[in-house]
Amino acid sequence: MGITIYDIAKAADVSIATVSRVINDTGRVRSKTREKVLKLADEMGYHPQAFAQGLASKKKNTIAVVVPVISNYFFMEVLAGIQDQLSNHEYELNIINIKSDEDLFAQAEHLLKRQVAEGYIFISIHFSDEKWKSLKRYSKSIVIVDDWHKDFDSVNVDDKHGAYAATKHFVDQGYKKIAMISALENSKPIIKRIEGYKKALEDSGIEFDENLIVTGDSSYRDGFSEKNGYQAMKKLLAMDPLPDACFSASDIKSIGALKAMKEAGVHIPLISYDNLAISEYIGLSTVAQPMYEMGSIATEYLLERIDNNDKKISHTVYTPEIKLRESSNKPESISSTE
Amino acid sequence: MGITIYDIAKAADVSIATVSRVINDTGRVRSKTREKVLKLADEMGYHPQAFAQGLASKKKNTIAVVVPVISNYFFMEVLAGIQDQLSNHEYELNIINIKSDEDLFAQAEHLLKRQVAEGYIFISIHFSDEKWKSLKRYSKSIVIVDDWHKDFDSVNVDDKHGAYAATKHFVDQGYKKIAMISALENSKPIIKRIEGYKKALEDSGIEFDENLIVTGDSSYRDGFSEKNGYQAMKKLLAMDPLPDACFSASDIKSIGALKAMKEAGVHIPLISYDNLAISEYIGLSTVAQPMYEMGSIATEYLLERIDNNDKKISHTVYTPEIKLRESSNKPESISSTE
DNA sequence: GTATATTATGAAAACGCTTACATTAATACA
DNA sequence: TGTATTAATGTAAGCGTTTTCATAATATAC
Repeated sequence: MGITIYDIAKAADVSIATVSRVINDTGRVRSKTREKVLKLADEMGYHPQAFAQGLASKKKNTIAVVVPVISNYFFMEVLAGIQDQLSNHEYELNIINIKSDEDLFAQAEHLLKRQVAEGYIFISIHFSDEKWKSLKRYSKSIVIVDDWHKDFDSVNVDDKHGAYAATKHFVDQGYKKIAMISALENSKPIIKRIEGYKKALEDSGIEFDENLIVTGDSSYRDGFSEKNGYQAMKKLLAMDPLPDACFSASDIKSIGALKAMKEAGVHIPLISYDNLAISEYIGLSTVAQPMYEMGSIATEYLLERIDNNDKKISHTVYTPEIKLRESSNKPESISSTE
Repeated sequence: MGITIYDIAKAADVSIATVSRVINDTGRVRSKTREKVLKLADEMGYHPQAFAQGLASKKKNTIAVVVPVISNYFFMEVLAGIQDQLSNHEYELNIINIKSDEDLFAQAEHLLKRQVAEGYIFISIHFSDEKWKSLKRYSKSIVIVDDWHKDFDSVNVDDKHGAYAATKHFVDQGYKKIAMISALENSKPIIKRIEGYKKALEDSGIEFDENLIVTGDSSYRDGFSEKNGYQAMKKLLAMDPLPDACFSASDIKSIGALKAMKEAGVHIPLISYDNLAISEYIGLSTVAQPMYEMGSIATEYLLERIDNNDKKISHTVYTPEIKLRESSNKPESISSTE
């Protein structure tokens, strides 16, 4: 089928070892020979086959990024950081989508055992301490983004702090009835955000009312969807009196929430979470997660670890920054079509 | 390091051939033996190594999606379609990012020669007829999305028609000075959209003015960015008199354009192109490309072709549908913060 | 109970490469 | 010019599978 190293060796009248040395630039070979091989390889269109190389060298020139859903704006931004950081290196990027309706852990284990990559970045995949630990033996090169384990390099955002700041902002404005749009509570970040929200209320002497934490019914993508945000806001809008303000656990949901408010001709001051690229353009106040940087630094960690496994484990926790834009303003100062 | 087929064979006191047969469920093996092997494999945590399997079987259980930039909303939506379609099959998804500042073709060729995947979906990668043809020999299983070649299955949108419809809509509203926000003209879709725009003007007896086709200066992502759209709109806003309406070649640019208009306190009716998930939520009128479906059908084509290379070549051309929302309305009826 | 058909298993080659080690060729030095 | 070094190349094993073909075990027929 394709051209192999044997074809080149034969054509150049050398051994395959020499061809290999030339192609990989390892070991010494006479410059005349090198040129001959290179010329032939180019002419005949030879490229080493990835699978054969991987097997023989035990080096897969691939980094795998493991995510629960690929097509999600949050991952995209992180991915952009990974991609840019990786573009200076010779690795390929393999993005692996773990199916959320099956056993996540089994899938992760499977992946690692199959040894598809040189290193792995797990994004927003949450395992228990003990499960993470058990993955340790399959690969030394794993970086966790958006979850934490002491044995792995990790990159995180202080979610509790972010939620606290957003809620506190509303408290400082004098609002009392502050709602929260949440998501499925099976993820650590969401739990942390709820904690931050509660803490801010508590510190301000506002009694926590669990009815003020709502989520939509759509379970698509664990509730991280415009639709779910729309539904959640509908619930809030049905309250009497209306909430004074609302903290939303993700930008994507806020887009739906904004839509619901627009339709109802009502605006409840809203602060969201993420700071997607589009958020600025739609005037969404939000707690900014440095997603690009997270991807970028995770990649750095991974490359370092691949290079040297003795390197001590690094954890980065970003303190998110609150971006105040229009959506958190009082009703009077906000535009409305109605 | 890891558990290999030899370890299982030894433990089960059978040959590696038998283990292989059990694991892959190929060939017959006594049910007692099967159970023993299965049990051991499970206990010892055996998973065949991807690279060894790939080399031996010549089957890579991977589909590669090749894109110019991963983190772009358009690709994300297409990817969602691919991913969902693929989730019913046993393939892994390898997303490969071709660097746009290097020789695209060389990179594509390299990929194919390395035989990293069983089949390839090229999205928004544009080659000449002759170059596409030359790729044919490296893999039989290639599907092209957003470009066309007679020798490959392809999925497209009638860009000329879409642009025509958008422009015609403005003409029908009585607008005369209709601008267009373009992008780098090195992509076939952009060229087609410009053609459609021109044709609509021509058919309506409006003289084409090349100054009305603008683009921003930012070349980041070939001009497909909010920033570039923002810059482009700034140029239009500097015109006197202002354009009556504007057709924009992509939603992502329109987000920037809307921002520029909002800042200026002016609104020029705008119709855009793509229909990203967010577009509906920000009231962006747009020519809808069925991105999800495109990804989905491309995947179907690819799987069919992998299965049977004699299958006749399929081309799908979607006729895009124009979605009228608020952004195409006259200034009076549009909201503004100012 | 033996011959025959059938089923289960094993031995070994192959996949295309890397790499340790052995060998040969080239150069240095006396 | 001969020997010692060093550089260049080749040989062959190994990476972990799959798969063909041969063989052993079992079932079926008479």
